[in-house]
Amino acid sequence: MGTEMNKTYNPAEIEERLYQKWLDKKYFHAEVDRSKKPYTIVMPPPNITGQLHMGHALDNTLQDILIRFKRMQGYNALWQPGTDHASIATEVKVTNKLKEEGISKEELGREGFLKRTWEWREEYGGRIVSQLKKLGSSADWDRERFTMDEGCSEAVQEVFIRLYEKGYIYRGSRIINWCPVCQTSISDAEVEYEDQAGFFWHIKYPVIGSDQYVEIATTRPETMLGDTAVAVHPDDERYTDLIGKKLMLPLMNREIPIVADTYVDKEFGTGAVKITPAHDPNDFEVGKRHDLPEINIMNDDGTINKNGGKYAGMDRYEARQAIVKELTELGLLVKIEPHNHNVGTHDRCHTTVEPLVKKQWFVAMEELAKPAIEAVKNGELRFVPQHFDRTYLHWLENIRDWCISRQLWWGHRIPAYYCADCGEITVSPTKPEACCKCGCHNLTQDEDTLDTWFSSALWPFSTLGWPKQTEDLDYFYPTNVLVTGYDIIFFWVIRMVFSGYEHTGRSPFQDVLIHGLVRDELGRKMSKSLGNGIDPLEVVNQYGADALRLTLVTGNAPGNDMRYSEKKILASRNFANKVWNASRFMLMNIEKADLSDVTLDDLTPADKWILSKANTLVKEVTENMENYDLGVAVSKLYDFIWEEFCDWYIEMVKPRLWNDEDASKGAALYTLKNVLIIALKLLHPYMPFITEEIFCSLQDEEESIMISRWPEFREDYNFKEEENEVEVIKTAVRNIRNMRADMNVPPSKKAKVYVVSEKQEILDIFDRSSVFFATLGYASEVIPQTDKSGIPEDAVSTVIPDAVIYIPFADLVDLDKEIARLEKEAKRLAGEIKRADGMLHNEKFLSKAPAAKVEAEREKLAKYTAMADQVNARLAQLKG
RNA sequence: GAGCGGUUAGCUCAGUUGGUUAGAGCGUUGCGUUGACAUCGCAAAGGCCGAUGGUUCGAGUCCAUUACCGCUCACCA
Repeated sequence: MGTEMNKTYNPAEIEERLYQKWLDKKYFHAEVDRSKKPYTIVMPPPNITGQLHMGHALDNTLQDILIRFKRMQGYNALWQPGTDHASIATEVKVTNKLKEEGISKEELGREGFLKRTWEWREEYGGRIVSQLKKLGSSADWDRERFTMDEGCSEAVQEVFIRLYEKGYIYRGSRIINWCPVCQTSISDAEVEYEDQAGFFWHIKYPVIGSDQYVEIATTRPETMLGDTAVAVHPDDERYTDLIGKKLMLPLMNREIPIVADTYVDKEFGTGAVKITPAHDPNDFEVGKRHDLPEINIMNDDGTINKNGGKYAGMDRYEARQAIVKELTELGLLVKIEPHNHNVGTHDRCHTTVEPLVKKQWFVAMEELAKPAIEAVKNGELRFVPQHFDRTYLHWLENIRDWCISRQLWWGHRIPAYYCADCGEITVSPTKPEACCKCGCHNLTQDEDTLDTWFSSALWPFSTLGWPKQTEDLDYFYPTNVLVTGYDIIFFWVIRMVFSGYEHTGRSPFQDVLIHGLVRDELGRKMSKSLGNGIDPLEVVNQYGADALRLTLVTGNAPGNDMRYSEKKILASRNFANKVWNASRFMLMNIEKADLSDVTLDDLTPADKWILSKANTLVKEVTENMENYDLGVAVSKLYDFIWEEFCDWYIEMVKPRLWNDEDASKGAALYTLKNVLIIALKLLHPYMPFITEEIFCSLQDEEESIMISRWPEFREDYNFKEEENEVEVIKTAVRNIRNMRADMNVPPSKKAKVYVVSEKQEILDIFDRSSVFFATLGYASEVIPQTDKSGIPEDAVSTVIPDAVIYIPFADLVDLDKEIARLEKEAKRLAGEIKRADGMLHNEKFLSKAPAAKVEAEREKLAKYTAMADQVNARLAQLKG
C-alpha cells in the first residue's frame, strides 16, 4: 500500500481478495478447544430458493458483527451456517419448472420428482450462500449444513418418534387450514389475515312442520351445502320455541336441527347461525358439543365435491354465485348487506385458505409450551429489546396444537407406517419388518412430509450433531444469541425454544436479538409486487460491503424498522473514504520513521489526549456491544474517528510531521498509529474489509485484524490533565474561528492572538500550544499575558473560562457587529447563570441532590459568572 | 376486541441507569482548495422532545390519562 494508495477507497479491488484470504487461513473455522470459552451463533438458515434481500443483509450483518467482536475478544467463536429446504417454496419452484417442460409432478412420480428437486438444489441451493459471503460473513462454511442432510434428517426422525411415543404427536381428524392452490394443509402461523370487502347474505331456512322460517346470515353461502344444524343462543327469546325443532336445509333438502349454544352472539346478525362443522373452526367445536355430523363438501382443489349435490365440480366461488342465484329464485334470499371481514390467506401464495376437516398429524402443544413460557419468565431466555417477550408469551399462552403434516413430497417424510390388515400405525425411522400389532408385512409409509419448521425447530442442536452426544454439541451448545426479525418469532423462535427444552433440557440460546424490517425510502415494505426492493448485491458492487453494513446498523435501535436510502449509503461510503484517507495520510508520513524507542513519556499533551479519548472509547464501545447497542457503539466510533481523530488530532499533529527537526515527530507517529489501530480494531466488526486492508498495511507483525486482540481499557492510557488541556485549546480555537466567521475575516488574513489570564497554568497552555493556533486558528502569533497591555482598543474579543482572547484586525472596526456578538454571548451566559443560580437557591436541591451534583453547579455558576463579568466589562468598554 | 411500538430539528433517526446547554446524518445558509480526503474543511441557522396531569430538588427519560400513526394477535357466523 504505502503512498501509492488510491485517493479514494475502492472496495471492489480488495473485498474478494481479503475474503479469500480469510477462507484460506481458516479464520472462520472453529474447533472444540477446551482452553477457550465458546461463543456460538446459529445462522437462521436461508431458503435454498432464496435470493439475498435487505432482510438477510441486516440479519447477517448483525450476526457477523457479534461473532467478529467475540472472536477478537478471545472467544472460540462459531457461527454455524446452513440452508433450509423450504418445502413449499421449493416444491412450487420445481413444479413450475417441470410445467414449463410440459411435465406434471404426478407424471414424474414421487421418486422422480425428488430426484429432480435434489438436482435443483445442487444447482441453485448454494446461490444464497455465495451471496451471503459477499457481505463478508465470517460463518464457518466448513460446517455448512442443510435441513435435509443426513444428520438433520436423523434428528427429525428421532424427534418425531420420541414425541410420538410420549403421546405428544398424534394423528387425528381436526379442522385445519387448507390451501387449495398449494393443496396442502398449513399451520395457524402460516395463515395471514387480510381485511376484505365482502357481503352478508341473509337466507331463510324453513322450519319443518310450520310455515315459519329462521333467517340466518352468512359470508360464505356455499358452505351451506355442508350445514348440519342452525344454532341460537339458549337465552334468545326469539328462538326459544324453536330449539329442538328441525329445519329444512334449502337446496340440499336435508333436515337439520336447531341447537342451543352459548357460542352464538344474540346481538350479531340475526342471532341464528348456520353450523358447518367441516368448514369452520367454531362450527367444528359446536358440532362436537352437539354431536353433529361433519359433511365435507370440498375437494382438495377448492371445488365442490359429491356431497354438494348438483354443485359438485364447481369452484367454490362459482358455487357461491350459483347458490345465491338459486336461493333468490326460490325466494329464500332475504337481503344482501355489504360486510367487511377478515379472510385467512396462505402467506406464500395469498390464496384464501379453506378451513376443513382432515386427518393430519399434530403436535400437542400444551405441555411443550410450559418450559418455553417459564424460560422467559425466569430470565433464562432474554429478548432484546425486552418487550418482545410479550409477543412471545401471548402466542405461547394461547397456542393451539401444531399441524405438522404437509401434502408435499419435498421434505422429511413422516416416519409412520400403516398396516393394511389391521390399520395399526407403526412409527419407526426405517420401514419396519412387520406391523407392531398384527405382525403382517403389509405396510405402507405415510405419504405426507413434515412442516419445514419442524426441522428448523431443531436447527441449534441438530447442526451440532444431536441426537448424538457429540463433542461439538457438548461444547458449543447452547448457543449464545439468536439474531432474527420480529416477523419470525412465531414460526421459528418459539419452536426452537420448546424443542430445545424438550430434547436437550435447555434453552437453545440465552438471548434473542430482534431486529426490524428494512423498508424503502418511503417507509414501505420492500416487495416484489411493488418493485421497490433494493438488491444488496448491487449496493455491495457499487459502494462496498462495508458501506452497506454500516448503513444497516447506523442509527437503528434493536427491534425497530429502518428505512434504506441512497443518502444513507452515501454517508457510509464517505465514512469509509474518510477512514481510508486518514490512514493514507499516516502511511505517507510513517514510512521512514522508526518508532521502536517511543514511550508514553515522549508523548505531548495532544498525543496523550487522543490516546486517553481512544481509551475511553474502547470501554464504551465494548460495553455497548455487550448490550447489543450496536448502533450506539458504531456512532461513537464514527464520531471519534471523524471528529476527534481526523478533524482535531490529525490537524494538530501536521506541523510536527512536516518538521523533521521536531523532536516529537516520532511521538506523533507513534500515537497516530496506535490510536488508528485501536479505532480500526473497534471498527472491524462493522467494516471488516477496509479495516483489514489498512491494518495489514500499517504493521507487519500481525497477519490479520480479524484474529487480533480486541482492545482493552488501560489505566496507563488515562490522561485527565491532558484531556483538559486540549479541551481548553479546542474551546479557544472554536471561539477564534467563530469570531472570525462572524466578522467575515477570510482564513488568508492572519492575525495576532492575545490571551489574557490571571492563571499561569492557562497561559502556559497557550504558550506551548501556539502552533495549533497558527494552523487551526490562523494566528500569526500567540501572545499570552496577565494584563491587557499592548492590546489595541478595537480588538475583537471572546471569553473562555479563565481567559479572554483578543484579536486585533488591522482594518476591521465594525463596532456594532462586535457589540452584537458580545451581547449574544452575554445573553447566553446570563441564561446559564440564572439557571445555576436558581438551582443553588433551591433549598430542596441543596438538601436532596447528591453533593457532587451541587458542587458541580457551584463551579458552573462561578465559571459563568466570571465569564459574564469579562464579557460585560468588554461591552462597557466598547460602548463607553 | 386485546397486546405492542412510534410521535424528538425541514427530512431520516439516535438518545444506555431521571441530572438541568437534547445529538447525528442528510438538507439549508455563509466562508474556504498548492501538501489525507470536495466522497473535504470551518462556521451558522433550525427543537417549550404529540397533548394533559402526576411522582421528584430535577422528567425527552418514570407513572396515569388522551390524541394520532403503525404493527401483531384474535375475531361475530
